[in-house]
Amino acid sequence: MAHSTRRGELARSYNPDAVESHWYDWWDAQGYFTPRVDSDRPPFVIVMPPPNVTGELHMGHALFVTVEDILARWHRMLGDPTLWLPGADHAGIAGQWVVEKEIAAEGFSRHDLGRDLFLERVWSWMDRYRGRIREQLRILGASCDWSRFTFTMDPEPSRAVRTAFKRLYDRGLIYRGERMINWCPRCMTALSDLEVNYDEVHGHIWLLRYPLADGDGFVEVATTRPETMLGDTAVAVHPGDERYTGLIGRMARLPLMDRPIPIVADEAVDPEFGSGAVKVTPAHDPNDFEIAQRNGLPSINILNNDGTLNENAGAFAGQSIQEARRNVVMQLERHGFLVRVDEHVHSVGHCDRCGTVVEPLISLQWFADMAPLAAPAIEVARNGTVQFMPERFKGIYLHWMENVHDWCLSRQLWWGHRIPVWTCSACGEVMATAEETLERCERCGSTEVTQDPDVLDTWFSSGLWPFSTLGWPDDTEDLRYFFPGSVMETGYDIIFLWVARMIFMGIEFMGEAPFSTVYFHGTVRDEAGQRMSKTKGNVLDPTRITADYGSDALRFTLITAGAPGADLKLGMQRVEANRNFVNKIWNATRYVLRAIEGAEVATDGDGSVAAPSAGQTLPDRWILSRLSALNADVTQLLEAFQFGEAGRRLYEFLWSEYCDWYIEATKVALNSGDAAAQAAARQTLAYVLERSLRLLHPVMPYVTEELWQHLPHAGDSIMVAPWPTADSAARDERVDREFVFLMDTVRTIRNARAEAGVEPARWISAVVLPGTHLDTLRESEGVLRFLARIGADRLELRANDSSAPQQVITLVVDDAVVYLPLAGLVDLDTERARLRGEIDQVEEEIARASGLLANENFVARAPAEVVERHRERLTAAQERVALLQSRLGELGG
RNA sequence: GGGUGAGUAGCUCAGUUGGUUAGAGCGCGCGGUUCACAUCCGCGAGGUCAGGGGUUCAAGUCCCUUCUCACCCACCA
Repeated sequence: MAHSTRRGELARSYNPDAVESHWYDWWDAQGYFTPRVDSDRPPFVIVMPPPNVTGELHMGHALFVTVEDILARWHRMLGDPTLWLPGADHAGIAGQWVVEKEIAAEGFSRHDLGRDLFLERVWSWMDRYRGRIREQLRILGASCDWSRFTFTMDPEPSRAVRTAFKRLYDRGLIYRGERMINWCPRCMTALSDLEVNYDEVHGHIWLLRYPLADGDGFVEVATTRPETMLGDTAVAVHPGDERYTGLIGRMARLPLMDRPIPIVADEAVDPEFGSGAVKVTPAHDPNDFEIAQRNGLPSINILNNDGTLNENAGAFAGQSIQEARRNVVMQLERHGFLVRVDEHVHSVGHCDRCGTVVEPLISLQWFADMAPLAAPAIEVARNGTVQFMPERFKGIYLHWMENVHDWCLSRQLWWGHRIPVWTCSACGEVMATAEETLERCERCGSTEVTQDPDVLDTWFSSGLWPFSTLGWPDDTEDLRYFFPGSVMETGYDIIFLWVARMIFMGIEFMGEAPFSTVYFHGTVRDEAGQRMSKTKGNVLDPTRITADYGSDALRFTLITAGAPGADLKLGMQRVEANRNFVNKIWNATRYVLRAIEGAEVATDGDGSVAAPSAGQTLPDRWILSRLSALNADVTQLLEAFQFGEAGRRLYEFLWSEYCDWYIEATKVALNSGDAAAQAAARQTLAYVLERSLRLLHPVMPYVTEELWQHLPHAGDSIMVAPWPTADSAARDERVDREFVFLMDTVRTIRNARAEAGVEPARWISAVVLPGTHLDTLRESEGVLRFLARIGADRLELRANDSSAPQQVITLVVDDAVVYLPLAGLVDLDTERARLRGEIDQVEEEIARASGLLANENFVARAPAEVVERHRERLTAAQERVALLQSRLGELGG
């Protein structure tokens, strides 16, 4: 498909629908998303955080797509072989959960189906949604390499998971043990610490009285969970607590269970809290578990996996925790063991996925030994091998890593990577393997081997993602070339769950961190600052917004609405404003196309619009100078990950400088009879627009491509056009200054016209004493007249010494004076008052500047250029005030 | 209990390394059918940068402190 300059008129306004899908399909078909391996050039690599295959894309996805796509497109234009690797995640518990809900609606449970049938259901669900994720990423414009799309449950990443497990197991870094873990009674699985959310709840604290077994008296203990007393195996006090020294070593009698339990001493008890004595339930409290270990206490598990009480709970067996709590309290009260109940606020853990209250309990699970894995992962953050953006997240990461606990890896689920551990029932050998199945025991050869029924935490495979997607454990070309990656871009909410795991897994298996920079984006919230959630019903669907306003407008909004690492509130009025910006660029292009229609536009050897070489007027030179500054700024901002600032800078340039001033100014040159000026204006219009579109392309891929195709250009697509380099020769401070003078003059006259109530359409006269701006005013007289609406032959440039006319408004711009003879509209008193107001303002400025300059310290210590700037400012202000005052004098003020 | 972020115009937010007179969008007021754009154009009003103290020639920006809000971490019986 050849794409030379597109012909035909552009519509009067931008319609994203007509443009977006066309270009995306074409880019994809052209193969632009797939990088070419070039051993002479280091690649730029981003591995996409794989969206969960559990539902629709939300705004968080739209945000990460925007940021990563900006980086990918920018680097591609820089000429870096750019790989942005997409994927999808099977999402462990969340994945199983959605399918369980689906079959529950049909009246089944997963157990009714059995493991194999259930997994078939999950797979068909996944296949259905996988395509949807792809579709939505495409709508957002994601320029990722679909040929490398990977799903975490695909055979290759699955083999990587088994391999990683086996290697860690063989190194002794994975072990199985009975430990206190978090148990979700609804999901019926163990959870890692990170999958538990603690929420403050208003509950109660019960003060109980346990009688001493060997004599009179009681010991009082406080608890927020009275039902756990059924599993108590001791009472603990602080060894230094004088109130209890006599009790240590004696026995208490556990109420309701009628069980003797020892009173032990342990440092972990806070004598200040409650009664200073603690009931010890080793099986259901992490603290108590440790106390029990130190004191050799037994532990009694009173819970079934579904959260009901088991036979160890005696009469309460079979009851739910809530029922048991009521009944236990009732019984305790009836028998006089309840001292009192107080209101109490404490935090309770809930399952991250289903919200059920999590039960701490002892269970046989697989764990990763974190200490050896964490040490080098701490080092790469400390020594800067991995950079954090914004940097404050480094501290958060380090704090977690330095205090990390062993990681509970096993989940009692069916959906996920099955733990590759097999047990021989003949000889009892336990073996890990990287193979999918194990036929016979490695020790005795028996075929009586069975695989562990559990699956791995979904984040285990996520930790391997930066290299499992590139072919690891095989030594592939992709792995050699694209690893380690460049930037990891993700949300700060998964810094521990994911980022930390990728870092230590990368170091463990690849010998180095899997990326050199990790950039965090914030959470997208609704207009009220609330987290978006389905239950709140405040979710803004990115595809809806895209359909209504276009992907470009949404993308631009997402990056300019916030700052790196900061949450952002998404308001529709902002999206609309940015849709208007897209439309503005669209119409600017319409103007340019009309201007160059039928005329020659010079191109470089490669076919792209050439910079103008002759005949430039002041506005031409000014916009070229501004473009050069823009180019340098945008490049620097992207390098610093300041995407929002880059976007705002482009907005400001295109709308306020290019459209509001430059395009308006070209209307004068284009309507003049000066062929050279016309040619320069056309050339400059096209050149600046074409370069700006390239600078804008990473942020707004669609509209920039569409418009670029209408302009003379080199190459097939803007997405593979080179990133422009700033033409430093075009920078001209004198030109900038003179054009600013021109703008100030226009603004000042417009302001005076508006204040005096001059009809906008009316052409007026002006007399100008040019001060030092004679050349500028001579050259740009036409521009000044056009923009300030001064009639032909009604602008008079006069020598500075001429006396002021009567019945005029006097304006001072820099060292120039403008008289507007507005017969009938000028009131002498009003004019005097206006001049006095001006003088007051300028005098304030003089006071500030001269104050600064009178300060010896300032003059001595501030940089010379700052001092110089203030000197100039003072001089200019003094001139202004002199001019204003003399005029006021003439008016008898 | 520790930690982080935020507090800037009526609203929503920018302001990366301290450097002229603090910006934008929306909203508001006044005025506009000029042949790119009413999804627009022109002009304007509006801020003690949460409070207090400090460092500095210079502070929205750095330090200390207080208040308010949000979030994170922690084995708060």
